[in-house]
Amino acid sequence: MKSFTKSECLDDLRRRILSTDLSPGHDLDEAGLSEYYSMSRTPLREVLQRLQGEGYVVMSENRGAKVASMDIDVLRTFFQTAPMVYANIARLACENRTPAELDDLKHAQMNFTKAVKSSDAAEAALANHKFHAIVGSMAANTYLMASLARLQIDHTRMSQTFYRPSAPAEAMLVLKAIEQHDAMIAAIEAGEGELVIDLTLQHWDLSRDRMERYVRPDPLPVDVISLKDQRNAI
Amino acid sequence: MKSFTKSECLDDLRRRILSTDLSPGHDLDEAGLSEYYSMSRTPLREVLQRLQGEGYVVMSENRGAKVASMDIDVLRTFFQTAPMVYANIARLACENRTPAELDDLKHAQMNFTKAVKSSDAAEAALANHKFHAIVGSMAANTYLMASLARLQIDHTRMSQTFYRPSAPAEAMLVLKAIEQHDAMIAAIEAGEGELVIDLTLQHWDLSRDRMERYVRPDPLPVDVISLKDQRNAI
DNA sequence: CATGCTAAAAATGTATACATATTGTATACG
DNA sequence: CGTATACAATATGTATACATTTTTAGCATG
Repeated sequence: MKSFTKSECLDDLRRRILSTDLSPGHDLDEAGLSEYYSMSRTPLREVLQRLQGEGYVVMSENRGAKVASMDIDVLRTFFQTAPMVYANIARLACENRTPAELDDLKHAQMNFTKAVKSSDAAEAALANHKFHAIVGSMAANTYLMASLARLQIDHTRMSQTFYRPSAPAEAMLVLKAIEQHDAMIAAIEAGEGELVIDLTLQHWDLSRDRMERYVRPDPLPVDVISLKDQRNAI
Repeated sequence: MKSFTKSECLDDLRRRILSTDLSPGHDLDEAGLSEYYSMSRTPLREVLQRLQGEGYVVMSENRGAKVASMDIDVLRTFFQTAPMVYANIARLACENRTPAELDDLKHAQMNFTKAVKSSDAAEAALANHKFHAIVGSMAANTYLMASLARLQIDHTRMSQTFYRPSAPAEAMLVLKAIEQHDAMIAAIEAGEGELVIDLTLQHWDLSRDRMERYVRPDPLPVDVISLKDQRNAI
């Protein structure tokens, strides 16, 4: 079995939480995880503490750690807050981006495109996460970054279905997201603040529509007769 | 020597950092702290990890923990970001405050007033911190709360001098801050969003003026002769 | 005298053993 | 049959010993 360093363990847990491989609310067993990552409980507990600080997990006294849940009331504030933070981050990124960061961003966009084309949904969601995290670091604002990081955790988890399109029309939306990324890169490189805000809000609208359908999916067909049949069949 | 529980240790370290008893950049020695709090290094390290997550300390591999520093470029973004976050938090607090939270807030204001009247500077700064943290929790927005918490760390540390007024005119400003708190409580209770935003921004202006003087104090008297004398004297 | 190397000291990182708290289960009792 | 209680099983919390890394101090060398 592969052996993990502490920071690899940290990364892997983040990935597994973001990809909902470890679903919201999932109980994190110290002994189990320390065996899985082949390290003792001491460093593993420190990793969990750190993930708590970052908002990935919640811990309670004598009751261990759980993957941060996504309650309905938190999601309400998510939709309320995200566009404001994203727009402000985008504007600041425009002002403060460095050439090295721009290269990183282009590279992240390549990875994102690649993941989408190869229909690797989890990888696409994570690549998209990375893309926007880079925009965040371009903003060079620790305070807003703290909000952004937490928004992104929930955003990435909710967007899982986004990259698993069930109809051609939905696949088109993902391609549109790629185009929007390209436009954002160009605007950030050109330092056009107003434009990047517009693009960011358009990008948000696209994502939001898709997420709202995830949170509030089409109701199941109400077909009482067949339900009765099912019940009898069991 | 007093024995500390883990959460007491956490609180105490927060207090000491906020009051700059542990100054920005100060090196945090595990062995020393574990002896001070009479607990072993294992739980103490977890406390430090957690404080890192909250932005109170920064840790680096094999090099231990330091109290988070306040560089000039971070302060720039502080002044840039604080009014926006504070104003938004205030508006949300207006919408979402519960009666219990309002009681908490009034109680915090009492403690604040008491600390100011008794000229306990560190306690006044901490009481003010608590006051605004309660407004933050009223907003019921985890995402913005993450920003607010980090802003408050630096705000409280910079405001230390605020409550140690050197002239009567400065003491007046602190009394004005108390009045502003009272007005904010009333506005939050009445649910007057626009008003509370105004009051918050006025409160911010007062605080900002004072902080800018702390960051950029009056220059020392330029007196080359006496400096030379000093040098010879050493 | 400055520079670089080496070894000792000190600090951080990890594993393990033990202590304490929680949870589950069986049994006795109303 | 439901409920309460006691005890076992399991999980988390803490202390200590050991490993590894970093820092410091001393010494040799150019």
